[in-house]
Amino acid sequence: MTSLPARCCAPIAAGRLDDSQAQATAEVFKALADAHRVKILNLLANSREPVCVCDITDSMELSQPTVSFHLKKLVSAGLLNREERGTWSYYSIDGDALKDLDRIFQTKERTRTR
Amino acid sequence: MTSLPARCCAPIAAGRLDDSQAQATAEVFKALADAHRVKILNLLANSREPVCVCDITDSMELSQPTVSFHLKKLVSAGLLNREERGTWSYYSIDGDALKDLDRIFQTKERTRTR
DNA sequence: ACCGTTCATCGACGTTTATCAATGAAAGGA
DNA sequence: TCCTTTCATTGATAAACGTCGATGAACGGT
Repeated sequence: MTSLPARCCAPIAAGRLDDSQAQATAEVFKALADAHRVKILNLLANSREPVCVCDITDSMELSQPTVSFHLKKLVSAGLLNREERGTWSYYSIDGDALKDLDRIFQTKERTRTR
Repeated sequence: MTSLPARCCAPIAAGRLDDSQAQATAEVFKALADAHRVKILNLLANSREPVCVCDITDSMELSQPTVSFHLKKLVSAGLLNREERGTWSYYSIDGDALKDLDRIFQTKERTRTR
């Protein structure tokens, strides 16, 4: 495991990945490898509007610093976007990232429409 | 995070998950949250035949116990199948698991054809 | 100019993880 | 019956991770 960064989400089942692709893929999965982060992603994936940290915190049984910690991981992985409005921070799903991810488990024999 | 086990792979963007679904989803991502395991999965997803531990080990820069450790995690997550042949163990992708996973990032507005 | 709210970061802590060398179990020859 | 090969498990260790309370920065209202 030596190579340098690659972009995420080459399909796993449609040809061999090199080390750097495997690494990039693992980074994204690491961001999702926690039930609290899955909940956050799910919350934001199902909300039309961006959501502030306070509301995310209210919806989880975690302290605010811990929520911020998880949010940071999700942003770093490219899954969320962060937007400041005055004292507030609003977070939202990155739709493009989601679209990329939606290709990752595709198998060779499969196609997709609209 | 209190609830009991659920089965994996409810779509993240098509409605809210309860705690146990989020937990189940995170478990699968945990199994994928390591570059070596992504490589193993990729190797097996692209090989027609099951592959023995020795050949998997040869293809990676890891000791055999460490490879077995990773294989165990992937089997526990339901992503791989294990099959014994004499002294050998052969591993292969679980096609159904892969199919389930392929739905996890689907968005509401999307359909799929073969 | 003050105060309250919102949020990120820091420091500390306990837990989980990845790794290897050593060991052990089971099968297949010679 | 012994030796070799294959693989899983164990024990040890270092690194990464999730969590919280405390702190501090920035904004907005009074």
